Amino acid sequence: MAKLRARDDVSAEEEQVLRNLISETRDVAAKSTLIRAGQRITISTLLLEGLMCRYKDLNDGQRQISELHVAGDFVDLHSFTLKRLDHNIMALTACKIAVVPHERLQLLSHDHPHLTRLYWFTTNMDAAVHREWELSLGRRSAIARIAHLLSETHVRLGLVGLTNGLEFRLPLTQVDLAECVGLTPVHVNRTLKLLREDRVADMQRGRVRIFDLERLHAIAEFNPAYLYLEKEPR
Amino acid sequence: MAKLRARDDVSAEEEQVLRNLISETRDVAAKSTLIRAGQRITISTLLLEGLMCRYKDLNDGQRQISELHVAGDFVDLHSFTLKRLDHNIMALTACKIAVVPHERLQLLSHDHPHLTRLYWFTTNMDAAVHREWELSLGRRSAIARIAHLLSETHVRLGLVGLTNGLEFRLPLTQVDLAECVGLTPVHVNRTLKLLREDRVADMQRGRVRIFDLERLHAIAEFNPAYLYLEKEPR
DNA sequence: CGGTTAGTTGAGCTGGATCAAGCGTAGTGG
DNA sequence: CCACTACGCTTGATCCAGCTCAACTAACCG
Repeated sequence: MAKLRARDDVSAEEEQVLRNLISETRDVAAKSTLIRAGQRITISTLLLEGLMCRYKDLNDGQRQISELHVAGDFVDLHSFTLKRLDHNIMALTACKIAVVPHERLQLLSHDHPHLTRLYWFTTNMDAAVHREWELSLGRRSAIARIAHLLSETHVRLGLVGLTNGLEFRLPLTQVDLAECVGLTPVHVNRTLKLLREDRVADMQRGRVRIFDLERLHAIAEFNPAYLYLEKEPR
Repeated sequence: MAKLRARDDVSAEEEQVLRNLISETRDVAAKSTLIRAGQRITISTLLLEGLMCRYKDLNDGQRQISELHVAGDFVDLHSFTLKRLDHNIMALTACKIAVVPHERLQLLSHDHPHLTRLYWFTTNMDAAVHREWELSLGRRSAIARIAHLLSETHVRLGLVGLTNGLEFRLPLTQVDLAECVGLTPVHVNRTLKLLREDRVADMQRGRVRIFDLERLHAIAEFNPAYLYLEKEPR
């Protein structure tokens, strides 16, 4: 909700409408796959607590995570229009989620064009993240990819109050991280070591500490414009 | 239009509404950048003829194309909700486009929830393509990336009647292709040679010929589900 | 305190990058 | 009609970022 308000004005009445979309909340176990590609879905999932991801895989088991989701993210709002997803959704940690039935979104899209556009906007932001990751995967070096991921999560977690200055929890294993940035776990390990030794940033046991934000952003060529942090006149 | 009808029912009246969105048509020169990242936009662009792409670049000039667009694609419908794009849009060939002012989309989103959902759906499909490309860039080998790109464009061009069986025009240079698949032009050249020598597919002077579709798809691990070709009950 | 999962490090390898030269062909203008 | 140029494609030689394989260590957990 805070996430939406950061980008556009939401009236008190609208806020109530959004709250009423939720039919129930649920707990999800760590490392469990919540939604599988191809299955027909009639609800969407709002992430309240924990870390989730979208991923696709190849026949040999190689996996590519296409986006990370943090508290406040609508993990699969796009399933409302797509009906089936082209990717899996997995909880990386234990999570708390809110369930939003598609019928309620259907009603929303009928009666609340402004909120519909706002939700449309959030799915377009996901696409913007995908594009930035395509740039990372296609063109950035290993160290830049990891620096970029840390920069992005730093901003996104900061938006929902989950950072403490330059420190934050990011409970990813090095294997998970490797699946985000298209590298092997071994190389991720060596690259993290580089960042640590250069006193740029450190990631240990699910905790990130940034020592030099400016240098981190420079290594990543991080430009947060794709995260659409500012409110636009509409 | 045919593209939409392939995925959902559009009434004759709705079709008229969509036609009226267009304010004008225009020609765009090959190799010209139509929209630059960050600029505020008040129109969206429907591609009528030609080939366009979305791309982002790094400071050293390295470029990553994040999606190709063919006739019938709404190239930057997402700018309606985003207001500024996070990427550039370039015409790869001479193109014909239709201009849709955002004010008209605003009215549409107010009066036509069904069509709004349909347009929302198309931007979600773009995101699905981005995710599949992330998988390619992160995990597929060079030959699989190229085989995948050929498989995808074969289907997408086929949808709008721009293929002739296993042959189609795809006026990309090897440099363009390299920027799609995150490789160097030299390596793209060698990989195309492999595909040609293995009698899988051939790409020369902007013309693709597939010799063995099954093998092409197998190399790519191509699964067209992410292109949402079937109409879903809604 | 034993087992299991995550992280670390070394040695050697390889897919794709880099650098560089040459080729084919479509314009272009004299 | 033919040089000249420019652009895209091709090929060879060499290099290196990141991969693979394998062994070891640290932390956590019941």
